Amino acid sequence: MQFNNRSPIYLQIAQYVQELIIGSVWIEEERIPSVRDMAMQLEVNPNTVIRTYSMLQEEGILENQRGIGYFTAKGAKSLVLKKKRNHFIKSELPNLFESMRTLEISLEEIETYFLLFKKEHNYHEVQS
Amino acid sequence: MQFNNRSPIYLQIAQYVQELIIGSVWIEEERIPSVRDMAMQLEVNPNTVIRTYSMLQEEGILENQRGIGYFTAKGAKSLVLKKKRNHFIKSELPNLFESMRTLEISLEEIETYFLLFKKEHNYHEVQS
Amino acid sequence: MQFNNRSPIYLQIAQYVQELIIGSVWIEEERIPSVRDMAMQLEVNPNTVIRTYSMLQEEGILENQRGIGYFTAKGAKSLVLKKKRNHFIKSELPNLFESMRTLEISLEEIETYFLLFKKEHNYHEVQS
Amino acid sequence: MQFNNRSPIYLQIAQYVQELIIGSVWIEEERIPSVRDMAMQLEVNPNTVIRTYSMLQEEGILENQRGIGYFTAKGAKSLVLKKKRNHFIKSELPNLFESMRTLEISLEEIETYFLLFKKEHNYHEVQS
DNA sequence: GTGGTCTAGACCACC
DNA sequence: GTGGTCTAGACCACA
Repeated sequence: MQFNNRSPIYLQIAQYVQELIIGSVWIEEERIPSVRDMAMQLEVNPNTVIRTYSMLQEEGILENQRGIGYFTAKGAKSLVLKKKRNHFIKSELPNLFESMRTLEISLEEIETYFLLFKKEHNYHEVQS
Repeated sequence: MQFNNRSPIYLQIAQYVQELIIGSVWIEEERIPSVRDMAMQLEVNPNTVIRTYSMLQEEGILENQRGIGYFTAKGAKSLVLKKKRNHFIKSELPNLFESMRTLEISLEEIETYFLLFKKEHNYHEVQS
Repeated sequence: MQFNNRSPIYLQIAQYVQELIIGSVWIEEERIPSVRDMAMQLEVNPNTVIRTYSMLQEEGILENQRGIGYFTAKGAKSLVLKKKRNHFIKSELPNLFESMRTLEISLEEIETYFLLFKKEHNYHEVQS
Repeated sequence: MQFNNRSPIYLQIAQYVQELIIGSVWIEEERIPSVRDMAMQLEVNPNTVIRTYSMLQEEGILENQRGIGYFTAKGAKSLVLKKKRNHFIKSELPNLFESMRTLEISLEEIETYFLLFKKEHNYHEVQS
């Protein structure tokens, strides 16, 4: 995994972990890699992983069984989705709209870019 | 002006300055408040303002006349807009689309929120 | 290291750092002394060193790994050489020629001084 | 006259004044424009011109007759030339050679640029 | 341990 | 008056 310098590494790892949970790569209530393993795999200081894990634990996404290791919490996936959704609605969208206003960009333009993005990323909307 | 703890003060001031330029509160090629005045007004250390001003000078948004003071550069407004636009396209939009993908949110939903936002903020798109 | 009063200390340090890179005293992609160490060694305030380092980082000569320290960037040496070369051609040479014109000094005279300089400084041109 | 931001304005004016003297635009022992006139003409603060004049007076290039104005000193032209020549030999040339050494540039290359410069600036060496 | 930000205050060159 | 540099020292986030 590659890290950038724009945000703390422990947050980038948290992001990554949440993607694993959303993508069901990490199954709920199952044990996840130990701090050491994770640190080795990510080529990162163990303290950094500890920080990520304990932050996610505070948020109720991970759980810690002393002496055994970390586990994904029950309902972790939906919790992550809910938090992300909330953040999206409450923070990302307003910022977006604010930018659109100052830059005088219409939703139609956004759509153009969106189609482009979908093509480039081979992303087909799920029919719900 | 109020500062938050999410980013350095000098960057928040830079943001504020650019808004003043975009909003034509600071006219192009006109003198802007001296470092000391600005520092006093913002209740901040002069060094902090210097940092903001000289950063914006490097970006070509401000200019400096020795012993006289800082001025907004020629073409500052369009430069700021261009930079913001670029950041929007290159960074904000991809993030948005990424979130939409993981959260399975469609553009139609975005539109709903957008209409809501426009109503709440009394924002009517300019007809071009 | 001794500093003169003709230019800011942080620029003189930048000059010094670039010489270390050109001279391969600091190897590419290797860690360089921490801000505090450098400050101690140069008998200078850490803030001054920070200023130098972060300036060189913006120029792409140094890089920063969060919480670990500064490193010379990949390709730093050639970058520094390129910048110096550019400055030489664009700025130093025209100034030289301008002086030669007003002082009516010919290139032949320059050569005489050059031979003298090489003798005094034990400097033999590399045969390429 | 245009000023750049790389050196103090009063020095740039001094440079300009010395060129006028070398070029015999200002004749020796004749009165030169008053501080006010010069400041007006250059669109500059009178204090700045004062600084230039008094600096050149200290160097013996200008002279001041109280209540009348400034004059070019007797022998001003040759004095300026001597100082320039001295600075050239003692400072500019060594710097040039030092740069040539680190950048591994030969005198032959310099000559190429010199020919180019002469062509561009319509400059033909005086046969002495 | 690392760097980054901010403050208070001094001092300087310049206009 | 203007900005610019530097110091000393505090405090913080991060690895």
